[in-house]
Amino acid sequence: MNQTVHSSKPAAKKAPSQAKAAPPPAKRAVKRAVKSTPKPSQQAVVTSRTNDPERTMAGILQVATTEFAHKGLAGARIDEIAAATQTSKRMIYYYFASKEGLYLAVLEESYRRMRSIESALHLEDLPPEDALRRLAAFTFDHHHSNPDFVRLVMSENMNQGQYLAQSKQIQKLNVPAISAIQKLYERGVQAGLFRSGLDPIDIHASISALTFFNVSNQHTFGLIFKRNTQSPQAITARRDSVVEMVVRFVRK
Amino acid sequence: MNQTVHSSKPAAKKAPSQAKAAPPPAKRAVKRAVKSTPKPSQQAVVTSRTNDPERTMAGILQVATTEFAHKGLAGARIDEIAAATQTSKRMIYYYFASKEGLYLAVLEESYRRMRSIESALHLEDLPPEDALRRLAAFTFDHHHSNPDFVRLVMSENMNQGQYLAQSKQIQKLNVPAISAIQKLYERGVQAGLFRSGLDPIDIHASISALTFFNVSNQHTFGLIFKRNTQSPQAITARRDSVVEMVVRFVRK
DNA sequence: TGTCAAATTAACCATTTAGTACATTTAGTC
DNA sequence: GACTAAATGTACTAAATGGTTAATTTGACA
Repeated sequence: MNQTVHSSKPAAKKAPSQAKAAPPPAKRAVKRAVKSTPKPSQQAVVTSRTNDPERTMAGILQVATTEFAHKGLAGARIDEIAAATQTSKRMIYYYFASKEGLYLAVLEESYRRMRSIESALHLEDLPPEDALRRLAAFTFDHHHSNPDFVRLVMSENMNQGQYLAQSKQIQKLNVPAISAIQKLYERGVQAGLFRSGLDPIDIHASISALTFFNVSNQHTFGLIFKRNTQSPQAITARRDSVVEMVVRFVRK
Repeated sequence: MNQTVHSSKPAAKKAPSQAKAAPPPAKRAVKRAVKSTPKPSQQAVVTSRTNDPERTMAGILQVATTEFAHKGLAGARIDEIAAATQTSKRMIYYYFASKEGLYLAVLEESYRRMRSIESALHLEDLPPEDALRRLAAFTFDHHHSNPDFVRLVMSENMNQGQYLAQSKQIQKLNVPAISAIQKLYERGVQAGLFRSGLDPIDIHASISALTFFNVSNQHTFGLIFKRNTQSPQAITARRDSVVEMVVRFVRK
């Protein structure tokens, strides 16, 4: 918000993304491990520091993900993130330049991870309706077992998407679920099982809404209706209901 | 967070609720209006203050609702709320004791308002399916035209419902939509139009999910799919889709 | 019309918080 | 083994922020 000029700022920022994708990450870390083990005898002054950018950044990102997911951008505290890290606050600013920079990096990393998990789903071999059921159930479980991701998305919507809007990276990621829906839907229509004229993105919106809400609004919903929405039974029942709803929507 | 003891704290807190519900509210305000008009001539020193607790509280609540809805509890600033009000920061603490107290009051007021709007819907005279369509469409429009309420609920879920949990008041409010669904659903089953064995609250969850998401996740969804999800056409199409989905779910 | 509690104002404060200055160490390279 | 850029730690700072102190005014009522 203030106009302070960042003077000693390195070309970080893009580093986290590259670092986590390619093979190099473990390189120096391994080297260090090999190097530090040979001298277990002279541990008198163990003040020796070990440079390990990859690990430092990864560690910060991991802690920050939890913090931002739980408290949102405004509620998160850089000091608390730093304290939970094995490094110092200085490093956060060294690699991510600002609180917002860290938040964006967390957002990007989280979206990327989710997308890569989604893409592991193979529905080509299943009959259309089975494929749709599986996709819906998978998405449901996906959201249910990744509440931090759900909370980050909620948080970003509270921010009116202003940080996601800055990331061309995330926006360029394709959404595996969409092409999956499109393919199985077309197969279903061809087979005379699904009604025609539906929009894959609209179907995706419904699946997302039904599965996302179950996690995102669990607290208020549970309080208003005095229900434990997260018990194994409740979850199973809700998933079945969601899957049924989606199938009935496309079925002829 | 700190242990400071509130010494000069009046019995406010419950005042807002009572004040806005019953007839008395306008009493003093009117009196004041009558009293101030008769002397329009001697407006030399217009430093005269006017006591109007109702108006002061209502004004604070209104401004605070917008602020909390836009920035969440952590992101909201008491100073900004005070600045946007016609009164001072001191008054916020006088009536609501703390930032959290104000937040809770906003939450309560918002829920109460929403519930009262919901209860105005009369579906008894419509055939079951028409009633269901109307309920779903109404809920959709309801969320769409009250984004601040949606955002407050999002915010409270980010807080894991810890403030809603403190309000026995809100939790005791009945949810008009539930009994409405229950009645029309039973009628539909009786008429042989709806399949039996469904849970009204589950149906409500689905309607809420589909309509809430459309507002709550509009920003991230729009960015990921490069779609304007809020254009009149998009909204109409989405509403139709949601209504159709709900109806197909209960229909035999 | 004097009294007093309720309502309101303005200035002030302690703490938290994002961010930085500066010194130091590590490790790859010539 | 000297050189240097990258990486890291410590201590500090300015501004923002929730909350308070103390004094003043209003208006209902005896």
